[in-house]
Amino acid sequence: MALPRQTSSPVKPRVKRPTLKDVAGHAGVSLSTASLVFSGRGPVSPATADKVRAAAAALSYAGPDPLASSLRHGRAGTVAVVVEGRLTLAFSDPFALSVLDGLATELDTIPAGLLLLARVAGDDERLLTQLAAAAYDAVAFPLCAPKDDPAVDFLAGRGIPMIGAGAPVDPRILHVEVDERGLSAAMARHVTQLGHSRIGHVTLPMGAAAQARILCPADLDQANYPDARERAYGVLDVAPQARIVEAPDPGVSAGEAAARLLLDAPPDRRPTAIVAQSDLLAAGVIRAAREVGLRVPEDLSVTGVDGLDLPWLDQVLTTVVQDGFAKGRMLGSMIADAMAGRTVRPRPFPTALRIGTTTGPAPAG
Amino acid sequence: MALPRQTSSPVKPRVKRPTLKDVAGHAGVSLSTASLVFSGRGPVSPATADKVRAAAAALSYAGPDPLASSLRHGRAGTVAVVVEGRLTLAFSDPFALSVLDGLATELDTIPAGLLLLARVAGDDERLLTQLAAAAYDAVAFPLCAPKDDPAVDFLAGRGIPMIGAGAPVDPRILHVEVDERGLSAAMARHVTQLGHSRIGHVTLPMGAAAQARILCPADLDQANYPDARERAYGVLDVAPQARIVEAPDPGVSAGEAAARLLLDAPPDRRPTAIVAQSDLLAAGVIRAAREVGLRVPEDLSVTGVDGLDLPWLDQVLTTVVQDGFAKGRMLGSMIADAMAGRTVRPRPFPTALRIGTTTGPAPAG
DNA sequence: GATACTAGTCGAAACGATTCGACCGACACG
DNA sequence: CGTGTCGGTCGAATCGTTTCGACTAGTATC
Repeated sequence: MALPRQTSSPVKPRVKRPTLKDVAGHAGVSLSTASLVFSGRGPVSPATADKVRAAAAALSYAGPDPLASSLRHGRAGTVAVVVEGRLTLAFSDPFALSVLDGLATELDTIPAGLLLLARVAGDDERLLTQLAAAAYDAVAFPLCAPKDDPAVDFLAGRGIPMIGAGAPVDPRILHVEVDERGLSAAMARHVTQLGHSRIGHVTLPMGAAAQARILCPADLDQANYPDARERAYGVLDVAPQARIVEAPDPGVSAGEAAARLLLDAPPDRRPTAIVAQSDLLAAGVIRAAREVGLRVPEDLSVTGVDGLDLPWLDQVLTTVVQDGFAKGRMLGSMIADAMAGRTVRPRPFPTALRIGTTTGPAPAG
Repeated sequence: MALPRQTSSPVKPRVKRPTLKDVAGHAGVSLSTASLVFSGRGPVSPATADKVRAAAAALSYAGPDPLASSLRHGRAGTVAVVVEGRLTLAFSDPFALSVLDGLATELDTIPAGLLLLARVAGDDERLLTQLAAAAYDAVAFPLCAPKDDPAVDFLAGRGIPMIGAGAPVDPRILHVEVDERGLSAAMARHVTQLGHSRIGHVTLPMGAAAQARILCPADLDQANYPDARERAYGVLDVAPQARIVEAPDPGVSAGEAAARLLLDAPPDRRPTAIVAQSDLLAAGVIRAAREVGLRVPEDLSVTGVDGLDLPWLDQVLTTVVQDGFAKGRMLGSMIADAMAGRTVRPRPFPTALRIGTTTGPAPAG
């Protein structure tokens, strides 16, 4: 006799754990009373409470099943955090890490767990599957909210609140608002005021480019990541002639490779100032400059964004300082508000210019 | 008339979303058939399937509720990952990040989400609360399994499989086994063979020390983190006279501070070789050496562990190379096995010695 | 001593899905 | 024409909690 149907999988059913019902039975009380003991909600006499706790201990019952509990409550107790690309890359930037840290800190007080999801450019399907399979009460896009992502439609359909940081991109995502365009323009203005006119700009990744590449202004419209786009626009606002290069990832070497595209030019066409979209990229720019024998800031001025503490850099970057930890906390508290059903409105996030030792007057000539 | 009881919280009940039942009703089929359409499990005629999908679209039903689905299936679809300390610190080490990345990659294939939990030394309660509240099918201790943690008892009671990396610490945690003691001994042997006899050792944090401090061998017994302890033992196996200093965190500056405790000594008592427990710490040691005017490796040999790519270091570290990504993947596949009910046995993880430019013969005299 | 109230307990109805077994008609076969 | 098989559908039970309303006894109030 053949098997009626291939049984779905050879999964050994996890050994049966005791349930609240077992505990209640063992303690001689009703299921509901036992529940009250664990949730600590209703009035229970000390005597029964002890009985129930004793029964739990006897059966080694470790507390209510979070899944069942969540189903009943209608909240998962978890917040999904979507990061861009491979984890290694996404968090190689200490700034990203500090935002995540702030977010985690704030979520701790709700309390809510932190579900990490990666969004790899070009593979929308994967994120969507993960979003459909997992349980969470809200979603954070802590680094950069994506443009035209089907995930956003999906989440909106589910009624899940979404909180992002940076340049607003979709009305359904609430934002910790940073004036990306403005801060970038401020950096560009700083170097033009120092007399620079040949200006280069190194952007964060805008899509899924595998290597550094030169962009023309028209390319910016198709950028997937609004923050990178806005910062580029900011530079163009002040220096329309700026040459733009996109880094393939947020790492130092990517910045170096991108900078080389700008610096591999005859001296009279080479930029005398490079505005980078992050401190890590700026560090790469400085490395590239040294390799081709340029001094910073005498021959080349370099600026970043973030205000990282980079002890291995023997200079102080001119940069736009933003407190990543505070940004993460702000994200977290907006999520808390959304989860509590309070109305949340976008909040501005402050940044400050810091003049360091990597910018100086444009070289004569 | 007074309120009977303070209502628990002013939570506006999330707007009612359609359920599978609504969809079934709208499509004129039974609940079970509708379920079959979404799970794709049973035989359903194309016509009915279309009807159901149309109804779903009409009601903007975004698929089965993951919580309910998980409850029924008995699996959360999530793996908890416990990291040590603040996220910023835990992942400031690229090695930790690559392990996490490998783990995430492997979990993707199960598929399972990744629930990030922080374990701050000294606050067991917090982790325990989080573990009790969240739903997950397994727990990974990717960096270092803790010693005597109540969380381990709790999880064992729940019957949750636990997978760790590094030195085994509790029989209930399955391990990706690394011969921590052996690799550390190998490094110590390397420098002794080069003629060094005054050897210093910089360890990763063993507890919740706020700053770098000198340890005596007896202190090691109380170490919270077995990996750090085993590595220290490994050094002592070869060089019992080694002076040991504990870094307060895994960062470069911590290594620097720790090294200073060793190097602030008269030249004839100063170590001529420092074995550090990680590359990041070793980088700190090198920084400290430069500050006090010592050349590496002429005056001081330095070794690390991990085999990181540190482009900002202008030397090649002598170190023990381990592939963090592969380690993470191994963790992930063991977790997959455990979740599938297959028996999992500990697996050894290979490491390899790499001789770089930071070690050399002991200085004469 | 009747009435109102409270603390403590319990039964039953959700929460939103999955899945097993039963059922029904259509079709093939001897 | 009866029997067996199978594709397609459905009802009902189940997963493990939480919580609402009802019920009982005991105490306080007049």
